[in-house]
Amino acid sequence: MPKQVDHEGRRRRIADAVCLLVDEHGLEGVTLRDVATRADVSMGAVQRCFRTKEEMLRFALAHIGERVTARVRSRLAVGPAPSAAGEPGPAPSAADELALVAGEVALLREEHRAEARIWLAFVAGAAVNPELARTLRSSYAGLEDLVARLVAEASGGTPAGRVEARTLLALADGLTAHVLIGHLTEAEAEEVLQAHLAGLWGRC
Amino acid sequence: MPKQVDHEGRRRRIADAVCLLVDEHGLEGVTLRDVATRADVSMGAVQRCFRTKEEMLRFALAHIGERVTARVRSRLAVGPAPSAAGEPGPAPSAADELALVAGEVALLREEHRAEARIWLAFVAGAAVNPELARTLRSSYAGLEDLVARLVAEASGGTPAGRVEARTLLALADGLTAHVLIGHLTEAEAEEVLQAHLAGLWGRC
DNA sequence: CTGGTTCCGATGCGATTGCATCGGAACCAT
DNA sequence: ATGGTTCCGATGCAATCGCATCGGAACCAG
Repeated sequence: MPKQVDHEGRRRRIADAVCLLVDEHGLEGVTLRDVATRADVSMGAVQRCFRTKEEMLRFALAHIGERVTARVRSRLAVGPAPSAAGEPGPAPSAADELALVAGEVALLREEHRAEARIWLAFVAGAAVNPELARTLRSSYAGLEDLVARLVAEASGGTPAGRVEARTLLALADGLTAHVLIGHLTEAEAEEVLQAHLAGLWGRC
Repeated sequence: MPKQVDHEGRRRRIADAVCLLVDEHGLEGVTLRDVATRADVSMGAVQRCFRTKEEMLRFALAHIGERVTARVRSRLAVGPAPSAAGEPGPAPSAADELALVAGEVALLREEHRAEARIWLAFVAGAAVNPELARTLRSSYAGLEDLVARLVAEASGGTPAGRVEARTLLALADGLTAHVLIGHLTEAEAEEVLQAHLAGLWGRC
């Protein structure tokens, strides 16, 4: 066997570099040369990992999509972090879990600002690029299923909570965008989100 | 006086060409040459109207922002179009007006798909370009004020309805994006929006 | 050590980009 | 007509782009 390298690992590293650049200058600010520099590899290596720039962007989108989804799920598995050690209730209520997930899907906090910018850039790109749209849809489908399940749990036994899940997801994305362009502050967006969730319980 | 031309008119024409290109290929698909071709003027004319490409994009954003805002306002002034000639109630209720405006702000219908793509592209651009963000914010401020006023009217006498207006605006933008990338169909998004509005009345 | 295979850094290429430049067309007061 | 302005189409230019190419380094079975 001849020389071998960790292709998958390298692809992820390059994807991280792509995300960095997208965060800074948007999708149009991504060039093969800059990616290679940020990933600390040569252009040749990048070209070997991805046959075309399009393919690289698609991989990067799937990459960050998985990252966000995984974080949401893990947050859910761990349970309400802000609650103290002692368990006041019988178990974390589905309502609490939903609020937690919603707060995680909406990338409002400063620490997730970069991820939010990357996400928004890819969403806009997907609007004019069917391939990116395909990749993006699968991430959204996963998130919607997750949220819908939580809504169903939280609201007793209503059918499925599809509409509520879609409302929550769209609201989260809209708020994220509005924070990014400075129309809302992080606190204002948080307030809107919490108010919506409160209204959701009031109706079930 | 030497030769004179309708500068403002030409700028608008160029802005329309920019919007056409943004709709087709996103912000990165806008080149001075293509703009000149689509606007049926020479590159020199474009360069005379706008000192730089940035300035041209900014103007185009303000242009379409005014177009959307104006349409929402005019729709409001005319009153509920779908209602028949005979006036059943005393006057179009604020609730009806709000539903109308919401349906107009969320660019869901096929006929507004292009405007939606353009809007989304600029929102994403504004996330990495402070100047575009400034321009975009003024449009959002106007829309939010309009919606907030309607919400306040519709809900009797609650303070101002800021939170509800922001919720509605963010939800509309999120739904628009989700339709554009094909995660939701136009009908599904419409359903979500109507359900949200229904819930809004139930709580006032 | 050697041969065969995989990998990649460097370089080149054609196309395209935003912008600067400038000679002359277009226009109007005189 | 004519002179003085304003305007713009054509062209040039340096920079940058994605991608193709290729000689040699890196590596392992034999």
